[in-house]
Amino acid sequence: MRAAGVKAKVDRAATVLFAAHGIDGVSIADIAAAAGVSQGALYRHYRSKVELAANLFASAYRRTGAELAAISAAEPGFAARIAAMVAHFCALYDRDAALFRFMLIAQHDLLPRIGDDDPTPAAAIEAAVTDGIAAGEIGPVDPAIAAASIMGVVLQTALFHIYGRIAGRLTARAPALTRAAIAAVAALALPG
Amino acid sequence: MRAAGVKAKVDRAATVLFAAHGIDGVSIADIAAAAGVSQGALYRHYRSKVELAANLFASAYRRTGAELAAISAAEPGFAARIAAMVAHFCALYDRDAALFRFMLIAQHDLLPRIGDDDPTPAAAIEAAVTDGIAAGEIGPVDPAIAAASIMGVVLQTALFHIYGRIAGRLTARAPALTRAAIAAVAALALPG
Amino acid sequence: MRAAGVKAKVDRAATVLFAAHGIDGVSIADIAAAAGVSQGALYRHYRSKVELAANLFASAYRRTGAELAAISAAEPGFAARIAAMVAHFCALYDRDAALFRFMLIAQHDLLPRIGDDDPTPAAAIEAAVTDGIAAGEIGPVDPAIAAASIMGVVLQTALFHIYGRIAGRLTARAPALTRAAIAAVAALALPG
Amino acid sequence: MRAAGVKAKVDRAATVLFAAHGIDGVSIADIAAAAGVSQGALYRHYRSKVELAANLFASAYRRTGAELAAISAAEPGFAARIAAMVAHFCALYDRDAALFRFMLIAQHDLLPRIGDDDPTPAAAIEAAVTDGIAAGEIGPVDPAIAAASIMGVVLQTALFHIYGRIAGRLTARAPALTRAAIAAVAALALPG
DNA sequence: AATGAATGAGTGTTCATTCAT
DNA sequence: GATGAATGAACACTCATTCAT
Repeated sequence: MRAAGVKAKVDRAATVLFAAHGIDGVSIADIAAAAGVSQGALYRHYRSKVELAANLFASAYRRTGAELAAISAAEPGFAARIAAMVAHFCALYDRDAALFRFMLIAQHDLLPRIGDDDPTPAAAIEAAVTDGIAAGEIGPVDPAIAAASIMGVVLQTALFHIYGRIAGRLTARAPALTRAAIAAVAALALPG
Repeated sequence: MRAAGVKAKVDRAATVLFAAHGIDGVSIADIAAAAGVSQGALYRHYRSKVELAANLFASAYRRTGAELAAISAAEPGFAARIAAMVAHFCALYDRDAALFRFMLIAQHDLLPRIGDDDPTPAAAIEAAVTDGIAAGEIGPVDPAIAAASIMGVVLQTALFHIYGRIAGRLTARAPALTRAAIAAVAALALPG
Repeated sequence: MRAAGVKAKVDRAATVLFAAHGIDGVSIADIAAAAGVSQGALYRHYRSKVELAANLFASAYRRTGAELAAISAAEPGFAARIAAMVAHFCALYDRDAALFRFMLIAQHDLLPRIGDDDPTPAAAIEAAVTDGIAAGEIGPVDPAIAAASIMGVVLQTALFHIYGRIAGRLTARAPALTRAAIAAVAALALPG
Repeated sequence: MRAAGVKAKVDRAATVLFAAHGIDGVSIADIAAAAGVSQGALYRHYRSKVELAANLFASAYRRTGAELAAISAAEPGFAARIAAMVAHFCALYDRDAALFRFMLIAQHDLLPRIGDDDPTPAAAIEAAVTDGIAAGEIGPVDPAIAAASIMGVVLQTALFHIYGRIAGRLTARAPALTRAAIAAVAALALPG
């Protein structure tokens, strides 16, 4: 059963190549060669290159969103939730930087294709903020701005790591990033 | 229509189109048509499409970095500097969202081409952090992480605006973002 | 029409077109159309137009050189060798004037790409001259000049045929051209 | 009067460049730059690139043909005429190898444009052969074949010089080449 | 089911020629 | 008269997609 792992091999090869060269910088021939399958075989799993990239992105994005939502729901309060989600982001990056980079790159093209009711990372974080406000743990603040600040602290740090401005495992930075994220939200809630 | 600022029209059209569709999503024909110029004329100013994109990016990136450095130098202390720089980012976005978006998108491809001694936004912010530490205004903190947090708060907010999660002028958010950025840095400096 | 000898059809069409209009006077579209093949299919066999022309030339040139060397080696003495090689040149021209013309035209561009240790027509003729000198069949003479004279007699006659100054099959002229070539070499060897 | 030498400079630059890279390998921009004139100025003297190349070729070709005819007419007999013409070829090559190479290269494209009643080198040589036959200096022979042999001996030697198989001034080879050319014609006239 | 040769529209780029200045 | 920026029709080449085997 040679075809057993075709899709998995294609997905992995495509993710790595997309992360390294961008979606348009990678040809179907490149992916097929890297995956060790024929070009035609690829079309048995995806109808087009765009669909491949979009599926890869949506799958990773939704999975990350769902994981964050689950992790958040398992924690008792706002601070614990942010800590858990920041730690999860860092672990994701450390475990699979290519996938992380792919998500950061591909969002510019593919984020519009994600449905509004899909579980996105931003939605998970926004929900934690909204809950925190309702619980009186943080002051009144625009949940979207708060979510942006939290994500920004983590993702820009990941970007700096990708660009070589920062070294070492991100997980080691998770506590500090958590403090920064929480402090940012608290400051946002102060009267301007 | 001769001698009517071909380069300026090309630069503008390319920036807008690159911001909207990505560099690879825009053809020379698209740019020439949008600029109201022949395709060949474009090659009198840039030797290739890559050079066009790279010049556009490097120019905008360096200019922004230099502006931030100048703005920062004109302010007395850390907090004032961050406030001024955050406000500048917001003003840039409000004035020319396409250019801002182009810079965010293109960095994945083109940042590696920027020389290390060029004035980058990240370097300007890092310098302010370093100065703040030296002046005792903020505790000891990895300047790169601090710069990432500051930029992350602002840039992710801009991204949320681009993606429609946030509305209104960013400039109105500048004070809140400034508070968030400064608080994030302060929190980073706390003992873990 | 798949798998129907694409390479052979491309080679033939390219040779004929190159011979008629020069390499730069023929586009990939011309070749593909004449071969009854898509433009893209051509690139499965050659990586570029230059490689197509160079391969065609090198292949024909080396084959001719090897044939001449073999023919020469099979003959007992200098005169017989020259006769056999001249006859071979004439037969080549009569059999495939386009290929012959292609070689004459393309040498200006492509001869520099032929390796020094490749079997060239000139080398085969020079070798026969060198052997003839060693055997005492002809007087001392610069082998390169002698080879030039021999080739000149034959190739310029072929050119005159191409330009319409001469008609009829060259093979019929082979004995006369052989006499001329041998006499030229003998005269070269006389004291100046 | 800056325009004084424009045409001369263009002609010279074009000849050298055409000889080195072939007609299609040289752009109008190349020629204008090498000649130190503007591209537009070039079109005041020639209506197109093709006309430039054709005029250059026709002019050089006709001049050479006329010179050969005059030189031949000044000599008393067949042998002296061939000697004079061969010496002239060698002198031309030694004096201006670029022009010579240009003629050899360009003939493939441009010879068909030369009128039949123009004074060509081939015609001058053929006339000398015809006269020699009429005068009984050489036996009956196809004048075109004889002319081809004479030209072949000289031109192929020049080609070998261009390709580096022969070194030194061709003029020093003129006596030997003359002997070879005359002997070749004599041998052609022998019964086959 | 899998292959990979073939397709053909599309790309970036060049360049002979024109013409406003 | 001279300039060189602008034009636009080519060109060589790429690549997502199809389909005969």
